[in-house]
Amino acid sequence: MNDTPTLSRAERNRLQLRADIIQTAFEEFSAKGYHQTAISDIAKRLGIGHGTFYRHFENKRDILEHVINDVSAKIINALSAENAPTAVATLEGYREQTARIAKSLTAIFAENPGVARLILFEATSIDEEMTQRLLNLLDWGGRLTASYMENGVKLGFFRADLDTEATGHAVIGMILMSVVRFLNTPDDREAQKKFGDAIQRLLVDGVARR
Amino acid sequence: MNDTPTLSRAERNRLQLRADIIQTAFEEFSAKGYHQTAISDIAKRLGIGHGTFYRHFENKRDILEHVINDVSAKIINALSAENAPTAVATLEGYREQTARIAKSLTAIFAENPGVARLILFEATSIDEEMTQRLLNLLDWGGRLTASYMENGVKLGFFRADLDTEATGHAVIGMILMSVVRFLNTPDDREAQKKFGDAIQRLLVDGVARR
Amino acid sequence: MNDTPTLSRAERNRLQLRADIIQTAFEEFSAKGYHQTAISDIAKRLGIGHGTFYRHFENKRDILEHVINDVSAKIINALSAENAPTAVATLEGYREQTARIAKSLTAIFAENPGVARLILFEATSIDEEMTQRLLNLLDWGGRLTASYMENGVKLGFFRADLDTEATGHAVIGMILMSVVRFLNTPDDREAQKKFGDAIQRLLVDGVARR
Amino acid sequence: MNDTPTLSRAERNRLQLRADIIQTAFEEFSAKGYHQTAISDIAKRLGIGHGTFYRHFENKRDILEHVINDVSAKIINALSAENAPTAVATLEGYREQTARIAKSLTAIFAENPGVARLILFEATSIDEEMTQRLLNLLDWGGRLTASYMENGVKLGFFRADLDTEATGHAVIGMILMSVVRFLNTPDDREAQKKFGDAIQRLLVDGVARR
DNA sequence: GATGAATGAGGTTTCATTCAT
DNA sequence: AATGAATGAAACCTCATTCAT
Repeated sequence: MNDTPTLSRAERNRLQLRADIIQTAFEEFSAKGYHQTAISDIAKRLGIGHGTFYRHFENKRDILEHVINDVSAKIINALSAENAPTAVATLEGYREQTARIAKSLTAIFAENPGVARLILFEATSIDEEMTQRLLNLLDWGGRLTASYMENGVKLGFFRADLDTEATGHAVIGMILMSVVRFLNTPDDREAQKKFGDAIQRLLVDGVARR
Repeated sequence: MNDTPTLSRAERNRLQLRADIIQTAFEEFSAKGYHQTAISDIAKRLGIGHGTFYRHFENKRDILEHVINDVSAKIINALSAENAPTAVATLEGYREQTARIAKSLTAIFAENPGVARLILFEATSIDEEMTQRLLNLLDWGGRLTASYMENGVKLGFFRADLDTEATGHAVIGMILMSVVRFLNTPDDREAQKKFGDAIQRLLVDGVARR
Repeated sequence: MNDTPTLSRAERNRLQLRADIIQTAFEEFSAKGYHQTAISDIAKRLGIGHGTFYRHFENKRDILEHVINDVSAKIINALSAENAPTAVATLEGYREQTARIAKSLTAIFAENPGVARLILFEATSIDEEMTQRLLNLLDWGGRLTASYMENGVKLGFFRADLDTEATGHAVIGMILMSVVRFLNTPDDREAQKKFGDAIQRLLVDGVARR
Repeated sequence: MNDTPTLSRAERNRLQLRADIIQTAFEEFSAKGYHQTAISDIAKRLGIGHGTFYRHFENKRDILEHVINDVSAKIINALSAENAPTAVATLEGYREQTARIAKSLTAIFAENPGVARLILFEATSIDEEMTQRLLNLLDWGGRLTASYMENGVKLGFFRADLDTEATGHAVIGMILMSVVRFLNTPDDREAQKKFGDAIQRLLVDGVARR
């Protein structure tokens, strides 16, 4: 009945504070940027002493690591949770799946612009390892998309000579551009829809007159 | 017979040093990142006193501005120099133009990975204004691409209902993904070509089986 | 039984250090001058890291402000504490009062030459605001003296047509000259006494033969 | 017929520039303060290279030395030129002399507030030697005043037991206070006159009712 | 003789991290 | 376990002075 029966109150508090620190750090980093955020800023906002921070995280780089992990996990979960590439068998199912994925992404990026800002704008300015993390995430997204397309090819939705890997990554590129483009105008749903439609149309028909 | 007849030797030295500082700053910023680079690092690499730096540039932000301007100008020039959107009238000409542009971009990004690293990875972590500069550049690229497509629609190469603006930006997204993807493997020309071909094919035909 | 019951030990230490910094800054500023004193000089003399300084004061200007406030307060207290202008009713009382005030001033300036050096020699070289602070202090002194004289006029000790305001300020001028004159010979009590007597005599009788 | 017959044109130019530098340095120092004035500020205002400065003066301290000397000389000249202490023999002459001296001082201080600002506000914040220079000047003024009074005693204008030395210095103190008081309101002639009259009256009659 | 480019000592300030309480 | 005072490395920037041209 109780999933965490062995956690003492102190332990629960501790975990809660840890989560709070990560959340606040995420907000500060994505709002002001990693370099412009001081540990004491985070502590102040939480109403804790900034020494306390170091009881939960090694150093400033460490908290960024956790924040990025958290955010990455959210994205990965959203995209892979119930959306196995092989889970659909009909064209209609494929379309629904695509719509569902697009909705998940929207939920993450549009509803929380900080996620994009942090991942895309900040992560790359820390160090090589962090940059690699982003590149890996992008690569993962590209490969995931590619596997969906692979499925589409197998099922005959897509042309047989489709370079699924490259195209998968290209799709991620278009999605990212959409994310970046509407960072500052998250409420312009119409423009976002137009952009989404254009991508969809490009995928299906290309640009050439037929 | 003399291209720079009015420049004294001192003046030439001055301009040369200025250019050297910008070049070195560019290298340091793109290699280690803006925040990880100290003015004294730049000076040391040039073998000048760090006070000398401040005779040529107001402050650290100022040199970044110049570096970014320099790099932006290179990109803008490469893409707009001889490639007026209306300059082609046949499908063949359009293809050649596309190839030419792709080559220019390759020359800039592939041959000099620092350019991408600086513009894409560093610029966004400085401040709002710098981020906006990048967004503006992306926007400019998207609109330029869109205008090429507009021409294609007019000339009947492309379908009449093409959302040129959104598609133009989407293309920039794919190009950027290509740039980012091959940052660490600039010599894998084959993979790059495959990616380029996939984009080209996607544009022309889409992914759907016909 | 306990004068400071609510002050924790940490708080007391903090206040003590703050006071120590002000004191040391005062000594350095008055000995070497504000511009010739580095924050690190103050920290070094206190045996603290110079970063510690910035935990207690905003910046260099801030500590000067506190030092000047401290010193000003000492002067103002010494002169106004128990010496209300209207407190005396007889000529004898007036003389005693004058002697008491002179003694207070002596205690401050003669026993601690730094006070004069800082207020008179340094304050004016910082900025307009600091200069104004000194001028205000002088003005306050002049008006205080004037109010004593006003009382003397009312009680009939002084001539009815006395320009109390101007004369009050003139008296401050003479006192300051005394302070400045004996800065370097604080032990020559005799000369100081002669100077004080001359002022006193000048006030009472003027210089003219009668 | 020609006082400086041997000066070549170059030599005259040189001397002129020297004088210009001193004048400009004076203006900058008295307006912004010694520490807030850069050598390059002075050079810029004169339209010369700042390296040129060092052909005429050893260093920054040196130019201050010359500026102070210049200003001191002006004051000394104004006060001692035609005003020998023994030059008057009647009370009326003494009064005229006093008025003449007061006028000279007014000409210097009131018409050129920078002189006072530099001598009184800046000189003391440089170093011990410069402070001593001001003290010496004050001392000289006090002794000069004292010698005038000595003469007055001899001639019987002043009471025989007058402490001329102390009183002379006290008078300088009152004059300085007048100078300082009206630095910011140089146009309030009426208040200045009132102050001058009060000093005069204090000297002649003291404050006591008779 | 004039110039101004170059220099680097010197100063201020920030902030990640440590550690005694 | 939490705190926040203390630390000092590290960064930015200024400007008096030198010196090659």
